[in-house]
Amino acid sequence: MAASAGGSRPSPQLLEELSAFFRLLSEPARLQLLCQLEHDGARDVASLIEATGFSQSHISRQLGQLQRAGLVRCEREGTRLIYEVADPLVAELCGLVQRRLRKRLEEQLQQLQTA
Amino acid sequence: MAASAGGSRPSPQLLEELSAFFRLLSEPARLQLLCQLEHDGARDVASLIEATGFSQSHISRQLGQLQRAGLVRCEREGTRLIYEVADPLVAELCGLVQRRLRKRLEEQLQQLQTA
DNA sequence: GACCATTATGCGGCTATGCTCATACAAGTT
DNA sequence: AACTTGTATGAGCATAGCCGCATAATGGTC
Repeated sequence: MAASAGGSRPSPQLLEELSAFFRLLSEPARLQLLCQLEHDGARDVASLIEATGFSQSHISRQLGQLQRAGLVRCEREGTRLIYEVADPLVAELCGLVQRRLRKRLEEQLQQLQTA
Repeated sequence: MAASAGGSRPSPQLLEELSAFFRLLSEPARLQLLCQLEHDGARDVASLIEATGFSQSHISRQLGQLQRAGLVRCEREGTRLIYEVADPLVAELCGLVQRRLRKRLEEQLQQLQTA
């Protein structure tokens, strides 16, 4: 079972876009920025620099990527930019993956106890 | 609103594991293999080579990564190995992301029509 | 064991990208 | 306009990872 029940095989272009999206989340720095924003709601760049320890240019680049992907948006406040999460999807995905990681570890644990 | 409603900020280690997981999906080749298996149910390596056009060594490496992550499992059949998807999570994630990509394009389209 | 078929792996080239430094750009203040 | 603050960006280095070639390891057959 579950053999021919699989979903449609995505086109090359969709495959490229899907992987590009996941690539955004594949970098700890970007994921950390996203989670920080998710946690704090909205932060200016200075506080992100302080919270993460990354350089200003690095953060600017990463936020730029996230913004172009629509995962983050910003608005000016004086000379500063206030960033915030623009899409709840990332949190949802992280939750799903986290649960899966936990379940997998629990299974491995049981394997050891049983054996 | 939604300011302080964000989830817990993940630990550095969890961040690393999450990003490592997403990195697995960030490579078109791996994602293609996964989708192919998802679509066909279970295939041996030879048919994957034919379906994707990748070299044998490349496919072997990618499947190895996916297997170590528990996304794929295999069983022997003679000298051949039959691979199949071991976790429905990937398909779920791809579905979520795909819907999100589509919605985003629709929004951009409306922006153009309105403006 | 010798031989064949299938899969895994060491090695090396190549590309992509993270990351920093320096610098340009933007917005505000006086 | 000059100056200050805050952000983006070009250039360059270093590293990570894809990918193929050749080869080793594994499993089956005789």
